[in-house]
Amino acid sequence: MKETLAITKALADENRLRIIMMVKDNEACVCQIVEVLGNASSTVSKHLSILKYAGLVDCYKQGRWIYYHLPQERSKAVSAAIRWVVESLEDSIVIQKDRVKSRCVCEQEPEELIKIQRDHKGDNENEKTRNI
Amino acid sequence: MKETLAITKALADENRLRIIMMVKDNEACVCQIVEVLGNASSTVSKHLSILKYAGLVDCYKQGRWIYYHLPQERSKAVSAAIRWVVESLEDSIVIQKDRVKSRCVCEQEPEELIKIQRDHKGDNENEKTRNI
DNA sequence: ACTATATTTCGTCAGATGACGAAATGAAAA
DNA sequence: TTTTCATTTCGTCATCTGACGAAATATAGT
Repeated sequence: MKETLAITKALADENRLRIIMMVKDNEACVCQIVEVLGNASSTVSKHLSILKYAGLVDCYKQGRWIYYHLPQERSKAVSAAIRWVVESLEDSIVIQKDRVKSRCVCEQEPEELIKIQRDHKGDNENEKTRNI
Repeated sequence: MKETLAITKALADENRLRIIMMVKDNEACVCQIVEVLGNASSTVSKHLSILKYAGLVDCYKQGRWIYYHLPQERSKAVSAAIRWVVESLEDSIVIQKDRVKSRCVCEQEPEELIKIQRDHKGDNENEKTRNI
């Protein structure tokens, strides 16, 4: 029950579902996820820790960046949960938009992205769809 | 996304998972569910409405009682979610205990059960495993 | 129609959750 | 070794959630 609940609670948030869909094909570092979701990095970090606790993502460090991806080793419950999420959200509008943005964001090396994020500090806070 | 989130939010609570596991093989009326979970009937009613909103249960009225069961018609997302929950919790201790209690509770007609619940009013509130 | 009663709705409260910015951490670069 | 900086942790706040009992609703049997 404990594992099952950890998984369902981790999945019960739109931002976390978006993260799963974002890293399912290509790993992404935190700053890339921050850019796509449009939340503060502290917020994204917390979401990632919840997903990781549930076993739904894993990460490794490379240089200054931490890359998140779906775990190689997955319990039966986790595999099935991930499969369910992916099938359920494949055609979601939100996810499609994220994919567009994600392609754009992940083309750039984190190094470049971070520079751009710095430049945008002070932009209108409500501007979620800023061009990069 | 809306449907997916409704489902994951509905599943992100232990009592609601227990309800799904309880009604998956045999329908149950509210008072039977109340007896097994040990919550107030208003609380259980709220849980049932959340499950119903997500399409995870359905109900019909018979006599004075409302019976809840898994829905006949299920969206792809709902079918897969229910399958996932059942597989994940089949061997859970909590669920096994519920099954024992459930067999005991559901042997009785709701009419009898309600009488017994009345008799137990005023029992120790913390006594969750009372004999019936 | 009236009464009894199974379930839901309402109002309220305590605790959980998600958001942010500031400060801490710790690994790489200088 | 010191500095830089990507990420996490901490502290705070507003909102959401789950719990309960009381009141409302609706149905069955008299």
